[in-house]
Amino acid sequence: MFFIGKRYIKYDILDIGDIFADYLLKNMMDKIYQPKTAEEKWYKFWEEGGYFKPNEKNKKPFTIVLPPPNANAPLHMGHAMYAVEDIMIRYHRMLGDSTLWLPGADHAGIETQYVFEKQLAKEGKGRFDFSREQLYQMIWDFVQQNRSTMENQLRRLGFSLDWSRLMFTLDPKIVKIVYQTFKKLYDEGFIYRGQRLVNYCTKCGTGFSELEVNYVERNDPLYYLKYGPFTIATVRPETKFRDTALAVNPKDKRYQKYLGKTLEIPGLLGNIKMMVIADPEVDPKFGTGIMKVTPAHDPHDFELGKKYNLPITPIIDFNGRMNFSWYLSQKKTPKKYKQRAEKYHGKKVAEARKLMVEDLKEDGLLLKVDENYSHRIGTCYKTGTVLEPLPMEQWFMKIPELSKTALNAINKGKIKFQPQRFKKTALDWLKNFHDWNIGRQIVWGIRIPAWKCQNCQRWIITAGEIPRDCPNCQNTNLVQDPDTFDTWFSSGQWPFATLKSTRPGDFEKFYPTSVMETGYDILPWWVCRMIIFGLYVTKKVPFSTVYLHGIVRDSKGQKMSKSKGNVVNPMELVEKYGADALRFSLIYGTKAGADQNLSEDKVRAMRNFANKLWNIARFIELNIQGQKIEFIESKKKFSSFGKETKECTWCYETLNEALSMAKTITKQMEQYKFGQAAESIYAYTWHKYADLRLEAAKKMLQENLSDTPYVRGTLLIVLEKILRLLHPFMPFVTEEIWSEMKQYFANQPQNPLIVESWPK
RNA sequence: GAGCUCAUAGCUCAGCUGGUAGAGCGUUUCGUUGACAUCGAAAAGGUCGGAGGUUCGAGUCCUCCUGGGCUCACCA
Repeated sequence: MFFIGKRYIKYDILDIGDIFADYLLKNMMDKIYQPKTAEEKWYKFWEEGGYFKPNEKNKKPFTIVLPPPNANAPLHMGHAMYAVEDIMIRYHRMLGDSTLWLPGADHAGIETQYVFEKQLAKEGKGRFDFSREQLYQMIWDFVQQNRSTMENQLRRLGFSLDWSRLMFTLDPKIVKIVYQTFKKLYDEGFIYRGQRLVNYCTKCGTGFSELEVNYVERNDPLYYLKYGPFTIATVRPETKFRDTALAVNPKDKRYQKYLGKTLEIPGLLGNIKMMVIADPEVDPKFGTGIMKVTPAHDPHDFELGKKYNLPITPIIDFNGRMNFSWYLSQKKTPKKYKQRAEKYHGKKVAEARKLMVEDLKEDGLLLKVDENYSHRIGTCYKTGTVLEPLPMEQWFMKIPELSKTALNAINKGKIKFQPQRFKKTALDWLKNFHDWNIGRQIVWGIRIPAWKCQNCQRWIITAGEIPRDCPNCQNTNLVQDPDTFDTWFSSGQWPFATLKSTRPGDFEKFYPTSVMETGYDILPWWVCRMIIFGLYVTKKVPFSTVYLHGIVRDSKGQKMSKSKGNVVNPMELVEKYGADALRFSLIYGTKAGADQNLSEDKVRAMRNFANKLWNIARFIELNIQGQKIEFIESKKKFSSFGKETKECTWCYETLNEALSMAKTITKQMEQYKFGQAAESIYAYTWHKYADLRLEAAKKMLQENLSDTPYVRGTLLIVLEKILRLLHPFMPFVTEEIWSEMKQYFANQPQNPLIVESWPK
């Protein structure tokens, strides 16, 4: 019997003789741990036994919603980092919380359609070879395949996800909630139609996302033009007819006298009136320090135009042709200019540019041409056509007012960040979060529930139902917006959308969730939006802690990418070394928010650790020799016993060491220092328990003194502690050893380790 | 240009609220007939990027510098 602090530990040795010895001979543990068979067996056991489901008897919830992996590709190493979540989940399950880890998959709109179209391209086909419905169905099938691969991979990593609550962003229930949110936002005035520049391919007839833009370095002539009293440089003289302003840096002394004035600038079609505005974003050192502003055809100018309320006046149409109708419809235009306008009208951009350059020369407005100007230009990844930034009508969500509540919640500490520095990042993003363009010109996604009345041109917004007629004019000719929601619009609602859809009562019990754990790279895109949506729809923060992990790079510190060919498939490492080893190597010695380089050496080292643990258990098994250990551990005080009652100093010290280790690790778990906790348990198990304690025990057992039963008992009890402490990190090997060892406990509950209690 | 971040043993990285440095891999030497060679024992190897400052005391806090990385914006 031992006193350690306020607790006392007592154990007796029961000799059960020959029966057990026989059993032992037949069932000796293998010399080397075989992860593959054990992992398959235990995952099946846990899943089929319902151990991943929250325990209904327990009241205190602990919830994590898995960041839904994109359903367009197998898992990559970043997904294996979700091991952090499994560690938290298993830890809390052992603490006795009602623990839910909710799995899901994201349809990942643009990205998935992009990946799919790349595949189509290999077969020589493209998105325009199919109808909207066909394309959608094809992507759907493609995604279903990927989903099942991905879900099985999550299983192989040992993630204790409650598969009975699996969700997909395109599940009808989720879609319905997304629609309801959109309707609510619209009704409350947070949704409006606005113009936005879209990278438009005039050949394909569609807009492209940033992802799809193929930037190429190209040489184009840079034209220096006489521009009233100034000189400006441009590669796109064809757009200057619709320049609306000139911008200079407010500190630029050269142009102070023009600020705020409206100048008459002679151009190819006569004088253009133009205001001179000051904007700090203009670089006075670039070129002449003057920038012409063409809001309709340049993304940067477009932003400036919005900032200063400049008119957006396109001169290029969606067919990529010049459109001068605005000029031709004017009366009283000089004949010369009118002829010019007629000449340009309807011409393609490149052709029109040539004509204009000639006319500029004629008018003496062309000062010089720099033929060696190199710049980056966006082209269509499919046809190579130069993309035109063109203004299109889009749905926008008003952000500033909504992000204020998010800022408040964070400032009040309702959401905490691990590591803390990301609090500042989140606040900065929320402060600068402009209105959000929530529509995308793709078919793969949730189609926006907006219909335009072809008679009165008004929009009708519903929560998903197809409207019969226009409430305004009763016309029945309604056309639905072809656009779909930005992926983040649906995934931003993920925490409450899922819990409201899984089963009745889930939302009430598990929302707000406990921790949101994800890569820091999607903090602004996803985490901030979830906070905004969560507060808007549920009036509660969606999670109370945000834990952000770093990016997993290759062994040389390079980002893994397919083009570099340095992608390490997590499943290959699982196959080779076991899921436990991979998980542990991703956690061991790392910290939140820091990138890490993953080397196979490290995974191998952790595989060795699992094997070491296995052999510790094997050693103990060999030495127990047909005995059962009965032990009672209690926190009760027994005042009549003093420290002097300890029979065996070695036993006392060994136990004491183990208990203080458990305390250290518990503390580290509570502080989200999983990397340190992993190091602690590794160092303790191998270099203290095995190298020192076990080696000493080996000698004591050989000498066979009167203490030996207690030595055996101590070894077993400490192993039992280690298994519990290590289980969240290495669930498979610990469960396997547990199943081997628990037979030696005479009075131990026969639960699988996954639902055993955490040692304190 | 702005924000963040890193610089610790040959390599990859830990090091919590400040008290004279740790792990894995690698290297060297020795060791194996019953827990484990996916092992054990031992060793070599660091003025903790540089310069100041706060302190009795700094890898750990502050300032500046140097050199990487990431994110965002932008390149008219």
